[in-house]
Amino acid sequence: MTPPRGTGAGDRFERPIATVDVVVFTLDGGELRVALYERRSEPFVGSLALPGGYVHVDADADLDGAARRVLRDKADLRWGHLEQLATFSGVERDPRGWSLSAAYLAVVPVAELVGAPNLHLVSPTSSSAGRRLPFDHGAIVAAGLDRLRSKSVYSTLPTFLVESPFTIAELRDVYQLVLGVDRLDLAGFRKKILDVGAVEPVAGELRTGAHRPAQLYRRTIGDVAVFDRTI
Amino acid sequence: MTPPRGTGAGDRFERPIATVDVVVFTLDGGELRVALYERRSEPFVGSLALPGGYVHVDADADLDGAARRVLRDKADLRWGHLEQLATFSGVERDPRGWSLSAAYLAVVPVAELVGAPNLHLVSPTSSSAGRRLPFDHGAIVAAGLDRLRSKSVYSTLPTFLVESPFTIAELRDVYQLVLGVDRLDLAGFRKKILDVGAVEPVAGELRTGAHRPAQLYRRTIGDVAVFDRTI
DNA sequence: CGAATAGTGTCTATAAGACACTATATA
DNA sequence: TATATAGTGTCTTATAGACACTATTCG
Repeated sequence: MTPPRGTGAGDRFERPIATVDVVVFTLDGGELRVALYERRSEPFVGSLALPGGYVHVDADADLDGAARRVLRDKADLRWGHLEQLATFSGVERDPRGWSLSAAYLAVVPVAELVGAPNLHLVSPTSSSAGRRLPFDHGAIVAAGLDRLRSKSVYSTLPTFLVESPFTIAELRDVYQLVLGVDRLDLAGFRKKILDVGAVEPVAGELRTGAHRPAQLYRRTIGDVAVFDRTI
Repeated sequence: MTPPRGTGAGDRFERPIATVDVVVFTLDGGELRVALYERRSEPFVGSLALPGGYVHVDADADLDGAARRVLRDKADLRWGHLEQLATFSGVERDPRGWSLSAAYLAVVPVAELVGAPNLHLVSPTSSSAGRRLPFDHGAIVAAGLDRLRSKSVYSTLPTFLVESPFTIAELRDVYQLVLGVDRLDLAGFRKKILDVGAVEPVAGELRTGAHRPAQLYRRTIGDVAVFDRTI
């Protein structure tokens, strides 16, 4: 067995490296994007990777807090949907040794990511498939994309991708983009979204074009709402 | 910042305690039960708690491996459904210090748990609500129960609670127990279960009673199958 | 007024739930 | 033959998807 190490708390086992990594999704230029940043420290200096870092036992109350701190420090991000995704682990995934990473999923409007230097918005499919990401970040991005897509089928999670206010048709386009479907019927979509009560009209406001203006809406609740069936 | 500690791998941060805990569900005496064992070491010696333990960086390939090792050593369990649940963390949850626990959900027939001394099968509702479990194991059990119930609505996860072979009516009763519903229509249930193809008849075998005997079935696949809609 | 999109209402095809009906065992 | 459960088939009802129709703007 491993000799006593670490913190002197009394346990006899060598502790694994503990980090958090966040898959931040947003919508930019009409495409789904994941936020990567250029690493400043070893290993993989200079590579694009997920925003992440060590758990700070003296600064973080828990893993959620660590994820929020990482988003604040590395992406200047203070608002958005955040949920735990899964924990990735193993002796192989980090050259520094046995490590585990609590992966989080964040979904934010692109405006929340302005002012973050060093941050690159890339296609999640090219970054997990084509591009080689360090560690197992390719697998983490893939897991994040899976979660985003599967939850989008039965919840209002995609509303966090857009800035308020938005029109029902714009929101429909976001669902189509995320789910990869062609022509979601706007009438049925409107019923679903309004019935679930996650969205409310912004009083009196409209938007212009060469046709009838559309009512603008915003999220009513800070949380994700769930449909009875599917979208 | 924290001075250098731990493993000498070069990182500058004190590492949190890393453990795994497994919520093992089974069916015993017609009731849903969670497997707890009496702790042999500090803290909370003598208390009933979830089977769990430190991650062994020299023995475990990853967290899944750690969970399987814990199940083997503490519950003599070598077969069943196992999936990662969530990772619980914080400075408060363990008196030894800042810790994180990768929680797993296991679903097994009760026969797999025989021969495990020291193991107690208790009601998950009484154990998370009434009874006080050490650490945050009450919350972990509640999360496990949530996952089991929510997945049972749209998957064949409950088939792992029963020993093969079983009848469709027996399986229906298991779904009713887990979901807490009254009278699931047997005809509709049969269609759903057989259509999804997760279960196959055991050739020629029947079962007796004061009435028409029932066909026996077993799981065809080692994995959980998912329905189009709900059960 | 034509074109384009917003928004509402309705019709229909489908599927789930209820349940009728048949099958097969024991007592 | 009565009864109890297994298993199949059908009818009804709820609903999602398609789409018709109205509304409202600009050029």
